[in-house]
Amino acid sequence: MNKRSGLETKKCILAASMDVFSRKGYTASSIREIAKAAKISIGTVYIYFKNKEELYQNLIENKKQELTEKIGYIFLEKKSAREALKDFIRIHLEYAVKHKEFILLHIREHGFSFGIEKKRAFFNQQIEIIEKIIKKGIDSGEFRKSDPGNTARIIMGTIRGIILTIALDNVNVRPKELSNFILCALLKDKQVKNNIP
Amino acid sequence: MNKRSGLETKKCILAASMDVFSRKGYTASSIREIAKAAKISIGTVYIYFKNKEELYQNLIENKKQELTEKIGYIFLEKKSAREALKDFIRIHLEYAVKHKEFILLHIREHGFSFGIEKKRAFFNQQIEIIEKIIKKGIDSGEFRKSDPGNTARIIMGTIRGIILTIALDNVNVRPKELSNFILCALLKDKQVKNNIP
DNA sequence: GGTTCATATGAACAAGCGTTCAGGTTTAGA
DNA sequence: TCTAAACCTGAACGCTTGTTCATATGAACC
Repeated sequence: MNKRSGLETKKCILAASMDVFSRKGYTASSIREIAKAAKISIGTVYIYFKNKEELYQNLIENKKQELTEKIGYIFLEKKSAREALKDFIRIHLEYAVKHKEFILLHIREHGFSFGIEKKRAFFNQQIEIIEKIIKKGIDSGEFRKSDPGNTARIIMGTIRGIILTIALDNVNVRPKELSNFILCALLKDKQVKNNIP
Repeated sequence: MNKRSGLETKKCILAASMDVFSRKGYTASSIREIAKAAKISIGTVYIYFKNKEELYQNLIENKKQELTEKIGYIFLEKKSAREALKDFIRIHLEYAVKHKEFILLHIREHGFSFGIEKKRAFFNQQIEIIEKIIKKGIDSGEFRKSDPGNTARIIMGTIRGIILTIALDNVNVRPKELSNFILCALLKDKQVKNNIP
């Protein structure tokens, strides 16, 4: 037995379970494997987490908070709609690249019995942010007229799809490429550099 | 025991397993539950399928063939790049609406140990089709200049994201809305109706 | 030394899993 | 009515799972 501080062990378990969960998905991951990856015994996991579900929820909640906070800053600074949308896309994509594991964990168990409502709420919250940006852009004359709700839904869908591509296929899509593409569709005039990299 | 023809029973098992697999994912689905849903006994499943994995593979392969065939027709008819892309998007979205279960089945176990290479190949094949359409559009002067590969990847990512939204959140995105949005980004002039529904 | 307490262990348990197979039931033709 | 083939059954097997708990260990105090 290699004795550590409680906090250290807890972090170890969280890191190990992120690794195992995102490689195998929730159901196919066993506490035994997580314990092995964290180099502790099975029983120790249950000292720090009530059960498998609580461990999983803990993981999801921790990481989501990070992203939500970053997105929140977009509205603290006064920017053009165009810049705000660029930032929004950049933050989401950078986050996806940095936390591929977490994205995989989400995808693999989306639709799973627990946590799904929270995930949906987060998604809708993001759509609302985009909707606000689009409304602002239309009002200021930057963006062409459209139904902000529909357009926001499509843009968030697009971001989700690209994030999926990044996480699953390990392809790197630069935020700028995606921004350019989306801005081409939104801007009144073609004030955007060509998509050529 | 309600005796049926062998073929009928096999179809029953396939339908039931599609239901269970797409609701629960591969690992969390049990043969017992599939058998129950098909109203047969456990043993009968093993008469028609060697094991759980073969049953899953069978499901995937059957449905994918359908979609691939439909997409193939796009190039048999001579159309403008614009019309071809519209059709491409429409077919994918209609397919997603009609086969939500199948999409869920894919997503839930994407990254799973088996079948993943086939899925990736299909995705890349779709990207190539879009790339061809875009090249054609640029050559004919319909589309603005861009890097066809990058743009195709973004468009396919977009479609994937919207399909995800349709399947997971039960939201209906009309193909026309998505086509309009994407065409806005591609067309040289703004020859597209506003995104207003 | 002894005591205390947070930390860690892993055998044990019940439940569920995929899979098998000896045996049952139904259908169809003679 | 009998027979053969086709079809179906579910108890049983070996294995893995999440979870528990009596026990052991290490460090920090007196």
